[in-house]
Amino acid sequence: MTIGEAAAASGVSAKMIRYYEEIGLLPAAARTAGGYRVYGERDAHALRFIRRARDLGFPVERIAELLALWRDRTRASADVRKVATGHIATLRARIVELQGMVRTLEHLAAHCHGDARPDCPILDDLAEGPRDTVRRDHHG
Amino acid sequence: MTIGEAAAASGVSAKMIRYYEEIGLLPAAARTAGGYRVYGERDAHALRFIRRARDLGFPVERIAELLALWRDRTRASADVRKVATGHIATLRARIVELQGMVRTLEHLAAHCHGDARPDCPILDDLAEGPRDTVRRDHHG
DNA sequence: TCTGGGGCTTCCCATGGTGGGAAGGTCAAG
DNA sequence: CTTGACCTTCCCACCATGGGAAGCCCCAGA
Repeated sequence: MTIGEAAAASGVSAKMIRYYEEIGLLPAAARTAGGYRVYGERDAHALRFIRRARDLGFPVERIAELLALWRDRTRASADVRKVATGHIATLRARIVELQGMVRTLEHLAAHCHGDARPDCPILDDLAEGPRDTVRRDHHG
Repeated sequence: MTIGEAAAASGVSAKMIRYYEEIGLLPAAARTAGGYRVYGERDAHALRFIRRARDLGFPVERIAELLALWRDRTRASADVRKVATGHIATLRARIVELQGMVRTLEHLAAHCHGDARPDCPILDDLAEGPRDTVRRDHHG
């Protein structure tokens, strides 16, 4: 398989495959006499694994851990779950952050006339900072 | 005010102040004879504005729009609200994405023994792809 | 066997914000 | 005038991805 075929078979772009090899997420691929990278089914499988892990938002660093666990048949499922739950916590924290922003913005937008007049609590808030009730408590 | 004082007064690092100037978010600061940037209260005010907008997750591009509206006393509040609601939509979309990941991961983690045994549905899912009920539908 | 063109190679650049650090100049207090 | 804190610019890094250029490889078709 060429890198293009591996890309098509895995959903990971050729660019990214080379990048993953460069940063050591993947072992260096075998090469043809002419220098072309060659991939097998096993490689394509690993690439699909990576692709799915990325779709679930795992950073490359965690994916490396997951790949190592995957390849280690003596792994403990507890170790895998630890990686997963840690990632869940990270995602949840991010969600909470974003929800806080949304809450504040909704509050501000709700109090903005949204017409031709220039006065606007959104700008007032950005300019003068937190003054009233519902504020950036989520931030601390 | 030196850049360090402006940074302390606004919560924006000196590095970032220079960066914002470089990308045109801020006008070039006045300079002393020796080349030091000089800031006034007005500048500090704008920096605090930027800081708060960033805390609300606005990308620099949107902040530029907000700053322009802020400085334009003939603005329509509707324009401000449009920027805000657009950003809210972006944030919400991101939240939905993250929630989808969390949902999938929770489902997988719940079915993982989490003990010393090696078999693990989390790895199975990453390796073999979506098979059962609760899947990455959120993704499409 | 030659040729064409599509795919491959490496290398550099950009994104978006942020930080770190080096080399050198400035400023204000003493 | 010295000293040391602060400023200047410039480069590098992160994370993950894409774009593009210059040049080489490979195979199908003539």
